[in-house]
Amino acid sequence: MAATIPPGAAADTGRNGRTGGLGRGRAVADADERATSRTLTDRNVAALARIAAGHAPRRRSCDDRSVPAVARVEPLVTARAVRGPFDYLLPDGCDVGSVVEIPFGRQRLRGVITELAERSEHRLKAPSAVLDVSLPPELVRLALWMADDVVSTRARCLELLLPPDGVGERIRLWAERAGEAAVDPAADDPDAERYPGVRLTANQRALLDRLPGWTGDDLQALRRLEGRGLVTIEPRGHGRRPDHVALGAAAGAPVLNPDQLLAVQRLEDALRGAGGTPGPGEDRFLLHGVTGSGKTEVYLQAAQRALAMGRTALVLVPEIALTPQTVARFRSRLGETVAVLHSGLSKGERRDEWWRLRRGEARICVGPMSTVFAPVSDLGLVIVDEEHDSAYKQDGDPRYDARRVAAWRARENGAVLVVGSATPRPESWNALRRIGLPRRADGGEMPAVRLVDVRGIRTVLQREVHQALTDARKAIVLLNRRGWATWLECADCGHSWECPNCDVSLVLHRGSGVLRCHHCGHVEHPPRQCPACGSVSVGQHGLGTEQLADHLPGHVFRLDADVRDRSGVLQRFQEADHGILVGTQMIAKGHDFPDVELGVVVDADATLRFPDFRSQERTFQLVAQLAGRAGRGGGPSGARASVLVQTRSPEDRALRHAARHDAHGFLVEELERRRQLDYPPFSTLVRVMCEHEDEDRAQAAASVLRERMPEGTLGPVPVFRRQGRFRRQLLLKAAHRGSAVAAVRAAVESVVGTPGARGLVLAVEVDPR
DNA sequence: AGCACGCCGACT
DNA sequence: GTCGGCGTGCTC
Ligand SMILES: [Zn+2]
Ligand SMILES: [Zn+2]
Repeated sequence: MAATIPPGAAADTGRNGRTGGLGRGRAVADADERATSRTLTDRNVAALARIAAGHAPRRRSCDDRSVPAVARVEPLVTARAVRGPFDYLLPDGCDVGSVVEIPFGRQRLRGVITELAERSEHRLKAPSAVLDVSLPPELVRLALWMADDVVSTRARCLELLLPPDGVGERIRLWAERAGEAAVDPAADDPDAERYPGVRLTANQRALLDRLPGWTGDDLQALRRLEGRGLVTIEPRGHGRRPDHVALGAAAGAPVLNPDQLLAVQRLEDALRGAGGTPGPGEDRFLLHGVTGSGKTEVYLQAAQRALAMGRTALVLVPEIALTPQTVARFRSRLGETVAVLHSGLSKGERRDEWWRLRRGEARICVGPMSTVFAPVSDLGLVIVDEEHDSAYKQDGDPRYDARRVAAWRARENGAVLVVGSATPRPESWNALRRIGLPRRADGGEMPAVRLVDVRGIRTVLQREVHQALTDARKAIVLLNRRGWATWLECADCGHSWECPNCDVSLVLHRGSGVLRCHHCGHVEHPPRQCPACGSVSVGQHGLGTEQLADHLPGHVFRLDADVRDRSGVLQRFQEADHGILVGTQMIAKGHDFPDVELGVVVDADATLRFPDFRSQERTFQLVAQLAGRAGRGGGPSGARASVLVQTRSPEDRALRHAARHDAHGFLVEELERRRQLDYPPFSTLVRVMCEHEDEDRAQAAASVLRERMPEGTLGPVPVFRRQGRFRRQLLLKAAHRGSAVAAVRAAVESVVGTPGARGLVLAVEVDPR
């Protein structure tokens, strides 16, 4: 029986997800599978004997060729110490991508079959069950590639691709009319007698009229009708669907402007050609469009065309917060075929959306990060919106970059890749074919950006900036520091307040009345006097958003990570007739405010002076994004909106380009600078952080590691202590990504396994932020 | 990860 | 003497 199942038959198709997800598989030794499992077991015994004799276990396929009988399984555990894969007997009908339950030591674990083999040098056990869920082979390849690419483990990457464990299908009772009530002859004619010849009360008649449907409070009444044979009731899977904000009636396609038309045309041509053999980079595009230029409409129409060609699409947005609005737009045009995946969904919702995609019931997935792992087949289009956003980098263990994964999936499936931004990354500008949307869809003007020199200015806001804020009806003010004061210092002896776990100063939060560490969450009471000298004059330094909000004139709205009801603040500001929105980075993301007439960057130097080769890029993005958010139409007078940038480096290249809205000029120069300095994208940086509670051991481990890393590795460089662990950093700048990553992986693994590595935390980051 | 095995300090 | 600390190694 097993011999007739061709390899790939089971794992390659989305099997019925209906009998439940993980954990509810068919147990190999279970009741109605008994016959199958018995033959399996008998054959296993024989197979074991042959393996012991040095032969490969053989199975006969219909065309009499030998087929693999060994499954190489990656047990799903997080530990780095488990170095798979492990060999098991291949159960009937399984293939690469099948998910099995395996005996592993004395535990039972889930595992994914990542490879088949004909023989094994081990004594093999059989998996104890085959689960209903399986991964398409493409996603197995993705996990294996990703594990190497980001120096993580295969198991951790595989786990990312699977639906959540421990939730099954939701089962509810479904009722239908039956017997004499099966057909309602009066369905078309409201005056005719209903259910003729059947004795019914008015209540029962109403009950029958609402069927078919799910049972509820009326189950008892329905059961009585079931008893008379007028109704059937049976358990059925009742999929959970995430809530979606409605966006009115299904909307038609708006008229595109010429730029948009051209963009859609180019993507359509690429879609037509995709799947063939386009040249390198032929089907990878950068949609470079200013804020409000109508990028989303281009995405939508491209997705529509991909669907029409029988292919599927992924649409990535940077954050969960931006998902609902995008989903709503796609849904209002494309309907039920739009699924959504993100970590904010309940386990059940995620499971059900995963299966809708796996079975092909949904053919588009919209959302952040995890959407890039959607189990669709026939992928035709991958869209990454706001591609410059660093939220696309995961900062947990598989430190993957969703943009890189998106590019991999597009390449692997012959799909078209489209990344969009008003402020693209130099890497994308350099590598992708550019499509421009240079005009705002509403024809509005870009705001005037002015650099304000604050050298020698002792106040927080320069006089004109303060005046502009007083005059403006609505304004947004950006400052990238949370809290009231970022550090405290005794005026008499210079004592400062630092975190006991980290080598950083504690931040005063006045609203919550605490000193807080922004790196580990440590909290303590603010001092009344200096513990070193007893002085009561404690100076507050470093202005944060909380204090800034207090200084500003008029009605102030504050938005940062410390604010509890963030969407409420946004909404109130949006609806307000006048006021100032103050906050960190997050105020410049996503939502735009058409009636804001002034944007202010309080301290552009904070970003600019950050010691990192990307600081210029980030500064340009910060200013340009704020300019994009601020007013389309300007004030009530229709005056042009403006952006004021406070800086002590008004000659800075990034700032000057941003002030002229000249992304092109900035990117050309920035790329040239990076080429000369050998920075990405012309090289790859690999950073290894060694952390240990004991400083000497952190240092020693880093030194040993450095010896095993490729030539030219810099370090160990001490980095400030965090969460009680001393840190040492190694940095490698390499010309060739693949070999550098492989070498670092080997070095790290050689150190992780050795004695003396106890308590050592190693984090590898390729192309760190 | 989870679990057993094993080798040293200190407690019934 | 043995109880238990965790350092080490193994799981197909
Ligand atoms: Zn003091
Ligand atoms: Zn801390």
